[in-house]
Amino acid sequence: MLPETTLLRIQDVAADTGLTTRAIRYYEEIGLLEPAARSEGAYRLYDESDLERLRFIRSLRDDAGFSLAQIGQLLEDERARERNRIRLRSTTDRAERRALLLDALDRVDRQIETLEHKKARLDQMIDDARARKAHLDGHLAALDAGLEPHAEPAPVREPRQEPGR
Amino acid sequence: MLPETTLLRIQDVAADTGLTTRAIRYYEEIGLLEPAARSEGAYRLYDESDLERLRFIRSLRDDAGFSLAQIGQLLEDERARERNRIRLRSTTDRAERRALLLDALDRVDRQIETLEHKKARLDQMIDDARARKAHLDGHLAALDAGLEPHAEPAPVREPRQEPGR
DNA sequence: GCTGACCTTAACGTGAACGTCAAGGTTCTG
DNA sequence: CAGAACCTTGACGTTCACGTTAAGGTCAGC
Repeated sequence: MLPETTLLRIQDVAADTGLTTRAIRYYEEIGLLEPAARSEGAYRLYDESDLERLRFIRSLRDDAGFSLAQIGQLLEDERARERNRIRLRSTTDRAERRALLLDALDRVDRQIETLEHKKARLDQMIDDARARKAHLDGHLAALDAGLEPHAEPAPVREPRQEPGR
Repeated sequence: MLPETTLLRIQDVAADTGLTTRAIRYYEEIGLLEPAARSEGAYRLYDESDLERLRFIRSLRDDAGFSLAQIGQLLEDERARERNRIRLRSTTDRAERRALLLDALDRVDRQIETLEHKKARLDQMIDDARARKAHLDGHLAALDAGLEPHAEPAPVREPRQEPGR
């Protein structure tokens, strides 16, 4: 039984991933991925792992907001991991195994640091938004409870009527 | 005592915020902020709140990875909040107060949702990276403990000597 | 009041990330 | 073996987010 892993043409891949065919070709142009195969007439043919990779790229782009250059770096690190894994299997030299592992650890640490930094900023923004929401909720509850909180605390005398529109 | 809040010229603002003067002018062009004042000779003059706003914009751009259009939307929501707050102070009509608060809540909820979605994706990526790191750490520990984990599971016969560099 | 360092607007240039033809080759279906 | 529907490789166009002159006005110190 041959695997015969149902290869898809670019348009189907586009429909499946939510990318455009142009974007997919562009990602190939800049080295983010190669189609699993080409047909006799040079049609690009993609397998399931290609789809996963493209979905991953799209998520990094849309959800995480990385540039394609950054994505390329992340994927490059991933490829380096793969290469390391292969070399690891093929050597028994303790020193070399150690070096490969340390190199891989270094890459992962850098990735984590990048992501953590981004996350920290997001967390802070979410906290701010939640605080604003809580504040609003409080006012609304007070209003519904019948007590206007501080309807007009200090009679603001004429907000200076700025000429702005 | 007049406030006289030490206004800065654009170059100083640039140095302080880590942006370029061009970027700051561009942000004004697309409506992200207006300098607090202009000098007699039309020099842009910025106050402390302008600096905060610019630092916020930069953080959203660099750390969170938002486009300037998205940032504009977030800041627009913020301005809407301000306007709502002012209207809230100036009205005593229960129904209107309620409507304004509900509108503000809606905006905040949308902001939170956007940010949460981004964060969720980042969290997943961080988890993945941590898992890889743990895996590597395990291998390294095993190696240092003297036991080669699975040195050569299957005797890989000649890695095919790829012509790579 | 005159440099020199700073600022203004206006305009064109640039790299990233694609969109959009154009001119032709390929695959499938009847 | 047509014809439609898809694909290919160019190649040029577009939007975003600025960079970079160009041509002049402003401000601070001497």
